[in-house]
Amino acid sequence: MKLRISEFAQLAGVSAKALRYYDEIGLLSPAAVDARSGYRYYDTRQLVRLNLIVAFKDMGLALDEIRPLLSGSACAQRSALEALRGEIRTSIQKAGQKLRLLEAALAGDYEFGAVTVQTKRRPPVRIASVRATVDAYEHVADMEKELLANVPEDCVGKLRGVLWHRCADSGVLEGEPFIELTTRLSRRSVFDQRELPPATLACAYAGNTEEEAEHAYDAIRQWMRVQNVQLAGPKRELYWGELLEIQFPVA
Amino acid sequence: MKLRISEFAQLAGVSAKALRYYDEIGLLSPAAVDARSGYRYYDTRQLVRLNLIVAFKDMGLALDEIRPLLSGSACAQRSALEALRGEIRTSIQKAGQKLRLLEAALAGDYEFGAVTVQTKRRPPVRIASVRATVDAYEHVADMEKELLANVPEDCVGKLRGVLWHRCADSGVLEGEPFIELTTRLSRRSVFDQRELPPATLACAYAGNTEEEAEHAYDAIRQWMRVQNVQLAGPKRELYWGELLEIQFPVA
DNA sequence: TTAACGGTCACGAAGCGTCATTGTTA
DNA sequence: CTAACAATGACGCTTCGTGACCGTTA
Repeated sequence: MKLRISEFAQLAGVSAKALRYYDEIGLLSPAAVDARSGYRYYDTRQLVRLNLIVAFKDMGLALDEIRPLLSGSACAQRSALEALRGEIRTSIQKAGQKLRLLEAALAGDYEFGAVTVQTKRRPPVRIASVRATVDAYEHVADMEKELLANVPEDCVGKLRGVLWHRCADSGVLEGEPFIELTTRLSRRSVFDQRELPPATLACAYAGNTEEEAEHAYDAIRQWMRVQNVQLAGPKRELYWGELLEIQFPVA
Repeated sequence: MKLRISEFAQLAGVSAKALRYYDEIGLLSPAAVDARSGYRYYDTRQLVRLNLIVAFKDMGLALDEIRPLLSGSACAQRSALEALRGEIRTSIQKAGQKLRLLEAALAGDYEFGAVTVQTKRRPPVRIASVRATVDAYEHVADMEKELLANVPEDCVGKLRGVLWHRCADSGVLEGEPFIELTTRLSRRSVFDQRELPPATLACAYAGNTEEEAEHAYDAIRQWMRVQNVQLAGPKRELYWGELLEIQFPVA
């Protein structure tokens, strides 16, 4: 039974434009085309194919992926659908993660700007550093100054900060101020030369007040709880001028 | 602290292209632009804003939706995120539905072509019909012929089929063959004139063998179980030449 | 003749990725 | 001087929706 394009479209529940597009990309060609007028005529039996196309599309397949399936064996279709099932499952997982993150963010009552946490991958960086156990934060500042004074200016990069091997809540304060080196220095000095290992880091930002830094720390800890990841190495504090970036290496 | 575009991009974990795009759409402009070279220079403090942008984007917001949020109050941000939470929840629901459908399709062992079920919305249609309780399918075919013979040819549309008010599994077979009318007929005859009510229909196709029709019926029933919807009216069988379309009205 | 359809362009959308070409910086 | 980096601009991707403009059919 022959139908014009919009009749056929209505029956199948798609638009005539979509049908023209399917024709154009060779997914579903009309049963007949009037040579003079160019009118497309469809056969009702094509509803089966179109229905299958729409079903596959609704399940999340791209049109390009559907084409080979239509001519493929039932077995090929089955395995494609199984793959799709896997994708949908993981997408549900990820959406669940996002949801938990969102709920965690809504549960907190800080400014969102300070509280947003992100993961980043960081390459290894050559650094100069001094590591020591101290009993007050101010000592760390002194160590930083000493470090800066001992490294030739033309060798320092933009990265600088502190690695915290142990922090106040463990009863001991062990820090390691560092600055990036752009060239290898041969002579030994008061500082060590080593590589900051590559890592995946959960990061948040803070201004230069204690309070903001505390909020950022809280935010990252909460994020790690929600994501269920573990700390994997010394925490990092990076100085970006006025801005403090706090990074927790995670597994 | 000033950074060039790719340094800034690396720090934030986005691409330089993305930054240029954000500049272009006014989402994040560099702190300074060299008037002569056009070079963009970013300030590390802008990491906070960029981080927030990325976080919102990762949560599924469009860039256009993010812009007003950045300058909005914490309260506005909160309510936007709550709305987003709702969307994510429903998207998870829908993905779960799709998953169950997919699994149902995989569990069956028919050809997918015959087994795919779709819902469609159908407008009301004026029909001529005869309704009767019969004890064999063949009688329905007779009724159809009689109906066709009694309606003037120039008034019939393309739609024709049977409404099943009760079918074999209820012990009684009550059918109502019908054909679409394109014009209102004044004279009364052996047939009734009425409107097929508008409906939402779960549909599948079959060839003209009993077996295929049975498969299609099974597929729709399975679909309704998975979707957890109820039958809402007489089932419809539509004749499209060689093709049989089976429709279950659903709530 | 008119109204309802059909045809073919062409543009738009979201968020950049990917060249190609040319200028800048260290 | 050269290598790395930056800028602009154009096109691409995906799946059609939305006209514009013009021919066909009943």
